[in-house]
Amino acid sequence: MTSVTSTGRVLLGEHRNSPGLMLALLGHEAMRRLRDAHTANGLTPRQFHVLGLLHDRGPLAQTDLATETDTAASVLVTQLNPLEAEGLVTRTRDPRDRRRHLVVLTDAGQQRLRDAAAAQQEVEDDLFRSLTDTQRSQLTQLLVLVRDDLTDGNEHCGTPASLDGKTS
Amino acid sequence: MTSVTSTGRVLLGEHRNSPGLMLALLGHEAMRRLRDAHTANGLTPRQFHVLGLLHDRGPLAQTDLATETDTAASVLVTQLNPLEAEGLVTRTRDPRDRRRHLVVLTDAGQQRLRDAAAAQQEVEDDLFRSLTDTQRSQLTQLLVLVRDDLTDGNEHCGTPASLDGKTS
DNA sequence: CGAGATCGTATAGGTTGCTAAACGAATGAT
DNA sequence: ATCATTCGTTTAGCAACCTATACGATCTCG
Repeated sequence: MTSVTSTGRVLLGEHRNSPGLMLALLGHEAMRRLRDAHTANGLTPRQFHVLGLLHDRGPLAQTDLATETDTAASVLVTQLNPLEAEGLVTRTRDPRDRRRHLVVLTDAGQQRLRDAAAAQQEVEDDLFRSLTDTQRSQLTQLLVLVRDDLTDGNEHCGTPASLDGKTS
Repeated sequence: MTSVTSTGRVLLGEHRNSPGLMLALLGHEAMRRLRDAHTANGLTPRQFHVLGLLHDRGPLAQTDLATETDTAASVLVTQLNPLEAEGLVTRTRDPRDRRRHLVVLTDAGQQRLRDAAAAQQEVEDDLFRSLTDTQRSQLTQLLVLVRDDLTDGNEHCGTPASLDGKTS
């Protein structure tokens, strides 16, 4: 089971070098630091995610937002309410389907997003300070690959294999 | 600010491609999946981490374990108690310093660790199914770099820059 | 010995994030 | 018109994780 990389510099197979566990643990640390940075701007990491999505993709219905962020609709509402209360987004009924709420990023929201992005940048620079620019780009691209596969894959089909154990 | 990779396939600078946020979000997802897999073996991801550490490093005092896993001593106790109750680890007083508890991985603990590692392997194979073997090794090494820097750096000195905003 | 620090422990409380269930409003099909 | 479905919303409750604090036992140093 234990293998050695072609460079021979890092021993894989040691339990502590499991990529899945490292991803989970480092992600937890990243989430903590991002929260610290974002709370200064009155946001949670999830809310920042939502604002960024609206910026990148334009106005979206809440169902679409829920799908993109992989959160339950009832949870999304609780994230959106403070954003609307602060005037960072607006909810307007879609005239073509009046059940839908079109969520739109306001100018204030764009500004807040810029501020939060700057704070987030500092966190990232600190998190990844041990990486060269090339390595950081590599990491980013690898994470993009994994994320895109998960978001696409999870919506098109179910779990492809395993997973029997459920506690409750 | 927005840059394009040499391959031209992935746009950086889009908010949704921020490596810090992706790390946090993907890490959250990874933690969820690992928990699902490990609860089938009666472990939490943190407990798996502890068992793996004991396997890789041999017997450790709880202070050392707390340092390595970056958890408060009082939290570590609550993770260790069930492990000892199940006979996966033993706590013995260190004769050279009777304040210390030497935590030792038992044979049963090694077996449990093997089982859990197999389950974890399945989760990782699914998580990283979109990556080639080379890419997966790359990702692993990059994560190792980041983790080693954070664990070393956080114990040697404080936060090197930024970080003023504290809520409380 | 006595003061102070360290190690392990117990507990109380808070935060984050999630699930589940129920509901009103609007749509669409028959 | 009626029924099923979808969208957004509300609320209650749960699980994981962390912090802070206090305590007993033990070591170290003067």
